[in-house]
Amino acid sequence: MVIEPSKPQYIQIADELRARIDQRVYQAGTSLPSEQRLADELGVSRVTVNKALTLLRASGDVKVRRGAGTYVRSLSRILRDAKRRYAARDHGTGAGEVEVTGLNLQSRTDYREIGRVHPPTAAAKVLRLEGDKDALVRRRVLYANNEPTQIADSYIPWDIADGCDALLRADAGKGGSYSRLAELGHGPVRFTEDVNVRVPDDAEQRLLDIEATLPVFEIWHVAYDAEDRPVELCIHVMPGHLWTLRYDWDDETRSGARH
Amino acid sequence: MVIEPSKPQYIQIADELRARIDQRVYQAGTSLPSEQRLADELGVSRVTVNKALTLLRASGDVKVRRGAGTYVRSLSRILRDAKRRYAARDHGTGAGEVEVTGLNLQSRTDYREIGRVHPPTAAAKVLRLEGDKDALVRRRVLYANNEPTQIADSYIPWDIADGCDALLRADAGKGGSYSRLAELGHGPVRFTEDVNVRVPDDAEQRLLDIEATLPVFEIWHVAYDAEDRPVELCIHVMPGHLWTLRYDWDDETRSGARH
DNA sequence: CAGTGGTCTAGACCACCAC
DNA sequence: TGGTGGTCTAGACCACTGC
Repeated sequence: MVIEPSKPQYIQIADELRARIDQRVYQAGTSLPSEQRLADELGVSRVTVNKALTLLRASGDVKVRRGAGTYVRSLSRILRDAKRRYAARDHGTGAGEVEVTGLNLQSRTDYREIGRVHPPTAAAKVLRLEGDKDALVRRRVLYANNEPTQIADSYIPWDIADGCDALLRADAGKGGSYSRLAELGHGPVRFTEDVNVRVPDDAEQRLLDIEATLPVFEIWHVAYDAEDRPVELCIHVMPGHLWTLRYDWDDETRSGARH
Repeated sequence: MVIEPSKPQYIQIADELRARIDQRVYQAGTSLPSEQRLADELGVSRVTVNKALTLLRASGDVKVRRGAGTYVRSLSRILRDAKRRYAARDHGTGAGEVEVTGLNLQSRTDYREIGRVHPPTAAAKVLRLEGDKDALVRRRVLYANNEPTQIADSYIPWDIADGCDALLRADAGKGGSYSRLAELGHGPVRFTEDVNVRVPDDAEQRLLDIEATLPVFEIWHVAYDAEDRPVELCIHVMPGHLWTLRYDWDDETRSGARH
């Protein structure tokens, strides 16, 4: 590796390490040499190596196991096709596990909380909950091969969910919660999603087992019923390096469009 | 500010600085105290303050002007509504400047390159260009109030674009390039977008005036004509903290769907 | 217990900015 | 020319891992 003075050393080192990962010098799932070894090999201080690794961690290329070493991630992104995932609900489980099981990965869902809550202001606004109206919340974390892939917190206006026991159970039954909403006369017919990127907060870092600099998608998924009333808001928080989001739509310029 | 031993100091400092920004102690557009001043005030070394600021930079809360100081960003996200931006093309300019002009921001587009090229492999694959077929490329950078907001590189199969002079000019004429494609018999009727997040490479950092740790959206927007042939691929690279992406669609489970 | 990464420091030199 | 952030170092102590 040639060190040129124009670029910061830690960036050159990051580039070099990325190249070695691409060339399988360091293979997926295995550990890199320790920071001290790399520092000795490259003739820099350990702090500089650490700073280079900070970049690789922010891009999701490596992951640190504390006390054990720095490991190469095996990162193949999961495709999340917005239309298909909800269309697939008639085939079995809810939308939550569609992508993962399709990739022959082992899927698991942990329910953190199911119950009646006073929703956050922004969520209440989206659901058009006036005053102090409550919502049913379903908080869960989804895993693929025991790696957390997303947090999904779902809110349903309480006056809609009220009386439907299935929605209070982890397994909401065949077709998932949307099928229950349909039975309650509020079947979703239209969806919107707002997508943002940001850094995770403390709780998200813990739940998703990621670091502060690894960006996450935050998706606000809203389902509307035939009367155009919002009947569910699901907030997804997903490590950005794990996912590709796909959307598709037809041109509405020529036909009569809603807008 | 209380320092508790359990959390790293640089994280506590980052939290404190974020709080001060939220409370307008440091106002948008103004500079923070220098790293040395903050270090003295908080009783830590300058390196520790610098590390805290690294976090604020990665989340887009502050921006460094080298030699001058660290400034609070005035960050209000721009809404990019996928359907509307393309539907709006009949009203005037192309889709590129829809969101920005709608916010009363001054919009500007710099064309970096317009010409015939051999497209990158992945782009050629999306456009189904066999062998060594060329494409027309239109590379541009868009600005709002002189701040770069996105890179947009558009590829059109050369055999479609061939002979249309307007597509070789910066101003592709009324309705933008999609109207030209329509005149050529390849008007787009369907779109797909694949959305990824990643860290920017060197060139993107320069063009967008952002740092290595600030994540970007990469959107592959593909337009299909009535025969379902891909007629344009536009690759957008956009600083993640500047944008909210919006998509909406109708449920297709009950009606006869394409899928 | 040895090895790993996490953090922090004091001091240093540099390029860049504004005056 | 003085102040700013960018970078780098050597050394230190810590918590955690795995043997």
